[in-house]
Amino acid sequence: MKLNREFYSRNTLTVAKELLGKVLVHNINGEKLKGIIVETEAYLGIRDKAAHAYGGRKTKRVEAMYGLPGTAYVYLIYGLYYCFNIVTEKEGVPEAVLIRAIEPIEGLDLMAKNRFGISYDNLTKYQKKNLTNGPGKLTRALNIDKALNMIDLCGDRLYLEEGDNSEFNIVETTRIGIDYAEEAKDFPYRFYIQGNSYVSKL
DNA sequence: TACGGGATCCACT
DNA sequence: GTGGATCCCGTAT
Repeated sequence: MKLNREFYSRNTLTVAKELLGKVLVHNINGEKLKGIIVETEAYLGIRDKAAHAYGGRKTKRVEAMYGLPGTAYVYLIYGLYYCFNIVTEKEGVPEAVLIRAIEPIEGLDLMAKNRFGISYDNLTKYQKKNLTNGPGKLTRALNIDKALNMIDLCGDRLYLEEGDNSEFNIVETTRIGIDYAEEAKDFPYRFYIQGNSYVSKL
């Protein structure tokens, strides 16, 4: 079952936690790439120095963050990689959840080709483990780029669906790669599924 | 297994 | 002109 607008239209930290265990789906002309979300980070807009919309910045890049809950915010990082975020809260409130890692479950061959140019069976053990265990890696594997920025996740191209509801423990810790963010770098806004081998960093 | 540096681009100042 | 919500590879243990 597809997650609806109500799901995204809530407190950002709540959504970040509840996204764990849900399934991210990219439908490419009928071929579906799917992965279970195992790691997320919340970015609390105006009050969060680590967020692109800190202090109410409203530039062209961050425009998606001000859109409807359930909008995709995709941006280029370090000139090479894309990061995929899900906009939360009410329209006009620039908060979002960064998807940091997924566990691949469908379309593995295409993911392997997108990442390494070879079929899944030919991947080394190391490459399998590193298929989608980081924000830049999962966007490359799922073929998510800036063409999908601003897309509505309540549509049929890129969306989230319910997982299998299996039990797991959530680990709460600090975010990664935001040393410049002063006091905000210590906020416990990163969440991951305890014991999952696709988490990017323990 | 752990660290250090290079790759490479565009939004922002 | 600057630098980043990252990844990969080489080097060293």
